[in-house]
Amino acid sequence: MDEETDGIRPSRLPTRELDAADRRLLGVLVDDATVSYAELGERAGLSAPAAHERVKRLRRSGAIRQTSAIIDPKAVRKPLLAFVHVDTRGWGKTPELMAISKYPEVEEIHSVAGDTCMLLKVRTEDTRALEGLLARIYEVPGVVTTRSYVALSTYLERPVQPGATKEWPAPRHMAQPIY
Amino acid sequence: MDEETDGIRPSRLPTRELDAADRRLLGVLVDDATVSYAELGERAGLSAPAAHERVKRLRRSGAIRQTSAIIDPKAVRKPLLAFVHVDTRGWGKTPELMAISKYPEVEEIHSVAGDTCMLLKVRTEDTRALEGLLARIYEVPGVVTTRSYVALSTYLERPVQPGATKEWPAPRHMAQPIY
DNA sequence: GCTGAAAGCAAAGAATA
DNA sequence: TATTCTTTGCTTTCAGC
Repeated sequence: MDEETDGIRPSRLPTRELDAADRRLLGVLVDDATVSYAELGERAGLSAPAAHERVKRLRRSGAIRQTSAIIDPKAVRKPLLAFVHVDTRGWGKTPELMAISKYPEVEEIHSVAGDTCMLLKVRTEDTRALEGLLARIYEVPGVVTTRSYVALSTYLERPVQPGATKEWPAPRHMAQPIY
Repeated sequence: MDEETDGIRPSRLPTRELDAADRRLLGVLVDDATVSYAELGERAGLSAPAAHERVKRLRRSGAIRQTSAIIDPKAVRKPLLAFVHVDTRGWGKTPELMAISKYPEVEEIHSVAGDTCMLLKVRTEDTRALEGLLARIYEVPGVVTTRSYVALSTYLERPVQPGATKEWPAPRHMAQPIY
């Protein structure tokens, strides 16, 4: 069903700007990617073939990275969510640290600006498993400290939204930046 | 294509434990939810109808929350990712704070344990838009401080993985917990 | 849970505006 | 460029085992 025929393309084409119809298509597909192209076109104000053609283009251009089933973490026994700040000696992004990507508990790895070097999002079965994961992280050369923020409740968690807030009326008390 | 016929069920059934075949199905669908049931069954070692039946069950039970298109943030002009720690006076989870859910820039809202109350994951077009969002957050009654961690690079970002690390061989220097 | 048949939908093309 | 129509092929779906 997918066109994974060529492994040649560098997977990111000269990304043209998305128009309003593309945004509407993305909005529907982010919400529910199981709709038929007929319904997709209907919801986005396009014919089925037009919708299909545009979605293929969105996939080829990389605007749609993938279509994925979103799993309930509790169903796969990972009820514990934590954000781990990792402080390192020297530059944080080492191959050794990246090796933790292989653990399915690790969902995100970012380097960040602020009072820490790296930021991880991890999901584990319980505090014991989190402790084990932290132990592994501490074994990585260069890792100095970690600070973990364990999620007590999650009130919102959703994929990247295509919509953008149109205008931010700057608070009146805020000075105007020159850039 | 979807069975959203009844709005009666509380959307979380007595979740039975997933077996190995369910895990395999989830593994395939997290990676690519566009596969046909024929191919899905093949990859998971099941016939197409069996795969279909199990996937329907996984959807009904809530183990599969939704099927979603994963969008490239850059394609929708949100290249700037930030994690915002919000400190509040009193209890953080107020309806006023939750109101920021309506901004598509806000992807996650968690209450956390640690030296902050709430943790947000937000994506904006640029630093100016982030500033505007922070200004909105500061306008929420009870918000005292925010600390933002702007992502410099993202090295890993993926959906909830069905797999679990089997055994964590506890480092030898670590004392055994009684629980 | 597997097999095999019927209905439905998707993918590709041609003609048109 | 988007639409409609058509056709081919595949997928889903439901029967029975």
